[in-house]
Amino acid sequence: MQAHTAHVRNCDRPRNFPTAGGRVESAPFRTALHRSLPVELNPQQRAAVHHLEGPLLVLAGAGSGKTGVITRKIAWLLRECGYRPRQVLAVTFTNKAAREMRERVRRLLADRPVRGLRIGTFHALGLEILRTHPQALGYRAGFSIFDTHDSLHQVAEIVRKARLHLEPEHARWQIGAWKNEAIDPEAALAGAESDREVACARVYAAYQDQLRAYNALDFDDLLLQPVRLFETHPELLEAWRERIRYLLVDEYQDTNPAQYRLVRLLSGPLGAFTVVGDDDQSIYAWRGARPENLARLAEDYPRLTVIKLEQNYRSTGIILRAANRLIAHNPHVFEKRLWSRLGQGERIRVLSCRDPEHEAERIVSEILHRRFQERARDGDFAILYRGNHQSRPFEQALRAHRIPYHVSGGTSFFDYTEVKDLVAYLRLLVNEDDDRAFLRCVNTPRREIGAATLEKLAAYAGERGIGLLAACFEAGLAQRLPARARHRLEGFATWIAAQADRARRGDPVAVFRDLVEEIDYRGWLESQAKTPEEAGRRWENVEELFEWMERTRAALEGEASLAELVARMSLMDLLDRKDADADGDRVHLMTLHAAKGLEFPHVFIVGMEEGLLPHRSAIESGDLTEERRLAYVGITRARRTLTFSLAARRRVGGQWSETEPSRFLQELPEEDLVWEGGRCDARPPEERRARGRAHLANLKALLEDG
DNA sequence: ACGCCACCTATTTTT
DNA sequence: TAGGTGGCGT
Repeated sequence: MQAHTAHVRNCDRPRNFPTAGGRVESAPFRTALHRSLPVELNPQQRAAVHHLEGPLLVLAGAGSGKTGVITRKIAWLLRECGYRPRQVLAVTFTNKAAREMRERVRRLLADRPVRGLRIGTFHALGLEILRTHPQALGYRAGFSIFDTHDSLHQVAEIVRKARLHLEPEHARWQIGAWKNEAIDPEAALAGAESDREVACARVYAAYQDQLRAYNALDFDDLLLQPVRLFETHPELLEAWRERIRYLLVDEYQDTNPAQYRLVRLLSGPLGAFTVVGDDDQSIYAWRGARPENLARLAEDYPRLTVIKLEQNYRSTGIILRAANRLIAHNPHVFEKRLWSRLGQGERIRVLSCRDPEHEAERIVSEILHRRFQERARDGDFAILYRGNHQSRPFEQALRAHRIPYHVSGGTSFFDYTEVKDLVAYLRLLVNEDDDRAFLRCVNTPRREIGAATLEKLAAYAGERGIGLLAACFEAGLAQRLPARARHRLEGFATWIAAQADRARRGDPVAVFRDLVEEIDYRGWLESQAKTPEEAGRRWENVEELFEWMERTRAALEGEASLAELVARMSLMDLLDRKDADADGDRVHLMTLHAAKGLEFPHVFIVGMEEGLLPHRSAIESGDLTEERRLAYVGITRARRTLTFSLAARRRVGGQWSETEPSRFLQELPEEDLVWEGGRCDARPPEERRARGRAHLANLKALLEDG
């Protein structure tokens, strides 16, 4: 035990880098924000930062300091190579990653301005491209962005009207898959191989027409349309290439074909880019990511340089050995082997438990124990699982022991009804053709405009080829509708138009606040909510929306038209509050997917059972590689200790069933694992027999003694 | 327009 | 088992 502790201390030392204030930081939660690379880069990192001749692929293993390489490279380009901030573009997948990257670059370049430096998500980039030339593809300024719900609703309506035998979800999924591959409706129809695909392709075409009519784009369009734009307007592409002299892409293994094409287009034939990725951490193939884009790069750019970062600055030797051994079971294009100087560390424990409740209980007592013995903070622990439903017993156990925790994921801010309601108003103010927004606003709060009225309005608008809002003003509507209904519609439309006008002239945020006041949205919330608390909670979200708008307007420095604000809003750059929760000193509960990019001193990977990890559907499909990578991602999150757990039985759809230990446990180095079964026999058979023999020997010895 | 009941289905999720 | 949804009835 003593020796172990000493080891652990040793391991820890190189990780405590002095921060600006000379303070020593320990146990940081998020790599990117709190830790910087050691002052000295290792030779591979340095080579990656300094390489400018032609395209570069950095294969960055987990914990190898890849974000540090990207941020330092940006700093290098600006400081030493004469690039202006506007000429450098860094692309990430999430807003969070973009924020962290910008923050780190800002710190590296504390002495010089970074204004104009482009760091953002693929979607934000697509939005910017489209907003600078909306007319080139037939959009008008102020176009709306449909979120997943709008989009599904739209598809469902098309399916319903066409009386197709098609699940809207499936159609929406298929359309998304086509868009990810940059396949347009005509190509989709041409390539359709089944009746179902033909039907989907038809829906796809109708859906695109519909979006066009609404002057709206969905999330996938933000990637697909820029590709189309550049492929059909070489002069615009040329202008963008002129502006962007260097391109950096993070998490390259997560790119889909549309993103790949966008990168190729923007970076030009010479390939002035650095992409960073790790094929072993590709866990999003199920939503269109193509890890093979890494290998493809070498074919498309014969001059490609590949640099591997294999030194890990995060985990102990035993943890890395486990990770390496596991992932070696996957086929590889690029061989990669992580190593570290952080010492061996503790062995990996495997807790086999009776059932999920027992599993939770044992892990929580483990946390209590470590917290006490090593004075670990709650925030040092992470419990990682395959599916969100697994969190429940852990939440219960943690609550029972009064341990603070935070569950990542769950409802997005933009899924709250109150947020959707008000965003609909904003969208309508900016884009009068957004019929979805119109339909949402028109009766929220109630304006006594009934379904029949709206039906007739829609029919009329359809005939005239105009939006619902515009149709409200038409004299021709008088013949179709009773005067009262028409007056209500016209009153609403006039009012909306007036608000839109005010927003264009004056302070958009103030106009919006007034609007919310005028419709007495707060009163509406109170009347809708079951309890006053609920109304209060919802109103808080509304205030948060206000605050976000204020902040963003301030950040945009006078350039903030309502249209600008609304466009950015749909890309949700607003995570501040959620992160405040996550940053607190709490045990982290999250899915393995959500854990990517994070690290924790103590990691528990729970539910290590066949059917869960690897997931049943993966077993059925016969391809376990992505599940293995998921386990790999989980393992490589751990800095000091790693613990697996499994339950001998689990409810699968209300029915208890016996489980088998995950095959992944068997793929780990046996000598580094400590099985702790207790009374539960869910260990691999060899071990069970060995234990049995030992037990027998013990008994014999006792008998002989007696 | 709302509420209740019955039925169905259980991965991962960002923008 | 539980939660979510869709349809039907009031």
